[in-house]
Amino acid sequence: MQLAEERRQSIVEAVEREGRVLAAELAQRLDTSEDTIRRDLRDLDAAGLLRRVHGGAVRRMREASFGERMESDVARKAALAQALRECIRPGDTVLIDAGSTNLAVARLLEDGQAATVVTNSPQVALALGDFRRTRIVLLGGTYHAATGAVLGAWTLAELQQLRADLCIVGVCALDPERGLAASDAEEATIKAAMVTGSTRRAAAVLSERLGDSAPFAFARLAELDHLVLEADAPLETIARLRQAHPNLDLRLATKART
Amino acid sequence: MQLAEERRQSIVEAVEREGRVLAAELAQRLDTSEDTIRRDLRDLDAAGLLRRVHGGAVRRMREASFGERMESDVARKAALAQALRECIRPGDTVLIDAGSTNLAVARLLEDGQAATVVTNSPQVALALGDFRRTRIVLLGGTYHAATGAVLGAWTLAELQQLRADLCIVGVCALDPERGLAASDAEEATIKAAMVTGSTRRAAAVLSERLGDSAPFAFARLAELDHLVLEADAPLETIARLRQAHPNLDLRLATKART
DNA sequence: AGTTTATTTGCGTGTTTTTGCATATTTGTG
DNA sequence: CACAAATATGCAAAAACACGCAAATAAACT
Repeated sequence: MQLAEERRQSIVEAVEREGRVLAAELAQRLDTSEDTIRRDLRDLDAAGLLRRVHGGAVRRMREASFGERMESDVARKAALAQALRECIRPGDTVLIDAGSTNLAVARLLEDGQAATVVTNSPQVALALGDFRRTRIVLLGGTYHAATGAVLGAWTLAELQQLRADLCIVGVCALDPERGLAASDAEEATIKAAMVTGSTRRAAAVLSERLGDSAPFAFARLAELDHLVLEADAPLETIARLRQAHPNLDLRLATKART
Repeated sequence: MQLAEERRQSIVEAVEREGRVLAAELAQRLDTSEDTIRRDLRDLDAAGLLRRVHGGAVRRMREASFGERMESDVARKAALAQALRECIRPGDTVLIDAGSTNLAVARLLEDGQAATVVTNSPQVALALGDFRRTRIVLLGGTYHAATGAVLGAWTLAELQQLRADLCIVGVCALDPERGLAASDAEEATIKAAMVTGSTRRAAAVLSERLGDSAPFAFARLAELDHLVLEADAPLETIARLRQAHPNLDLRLATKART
């Protein structure tokens, strides 16, 4: 007998090692039913650890590029990004804000997973550059190198013409009382417009930014539909958020594996 | 035993490797019926991974991606870029079109050399990202990976609000009679708006594009103020241009050293 | 311990996908 | 036009799959 988590790990290893696995074969090798294997495969696919196909699963080709490892906290941000990615529904028009976590989302995205991606980050647009089934729309405005985003009147005007299904907004600080905040006024204006113009709103917050506060608030917590926190987020904070916002889809990012 | 997805992957690989495949041969090689192969080919064609033809499939000539084109002729493009850069006057608002040559201009640009740079190329914006004395404005629109530019209605609308001192436009082909042309209609529309909205206009043309012709013209030669050609451009063409457009500032790029 | 609650698992049932075959239609070629 | 190869279409069988449900297991709590 073995733990469910062990089994899942074995599956991932097998996929990595052999490139492909068959559901029926796995069931026999791990001494369990095919149903269980299928459930595992479904979860692991959603977690981005493999790609499910009819009959089994194959390796997801998309090795982390060299430059990616150089950035800070890639693993943590990738974990958050993975959870954010799961908020996207097929056919969605997704508005992706600038920021390193959101850039990680873009790198995890698959061609066709969203109908359209609108972004104010040139980096995000370039990361999705070779997509053929997803339309990439870049907002115009003044490019701000510090945040890697375009800002300003044009950006705002374009956002006001836009109605996105899902908005993935970057947050500099999350204060349970004041809500989401940014450290720059221009930035906050753009983020506010993003939140206002979207049907669903998602955000991910690194643990160190949880209690933090930033000068320019742009949205209340109640306006948020999906919130992704790290697995090591303070339990007390999680509980408080759950209680105050029962309708909020609060997720914990799966712990980054070494 | 084989996974369906693997089979499809094999087909794509075979097409990429050999340029063309025959349905009957694939059926034998992959040990399945021709019907299945045809169904696969139909799906893969719909997915844009190959082009189906009677008897099998051939490689889809995907327009050389922007990154690939970047790699080629760096030295020659850098020489052109150097000459283009010299057209910029201090305090200018410069409109830089997308394209690998123009990206080279951006890379050569110094902080403060222009007051503002407006571009429809995310790559150009990123190349100038750390500038503090030059304002970087990115145009909005749909991102087109093949050309590395944003295009569309938003882009056009923004360009029409803009008045630049200098426009550095990319040209796909230069025909002495028809003028400057692009190979894509959307692209040509944007380039036309760029030319119209600028006080001075500059362009650089690689020698092999000199006699060439492209379907969508966007400007006449008389509208051009600066034209940069390569040092090895045909003397006859140079003479003809000098005669027909005496006011045109025609420059030859200094020969690239190997 | 005992109890409750939540999660996981296996199984039956119905549905979807895949595949090969038979048949009709289209396409390319002389 | 004729003829063969290639392709499309409908159909049925098998495999893979999803869903609901109840038993089993694990976790949380008193």
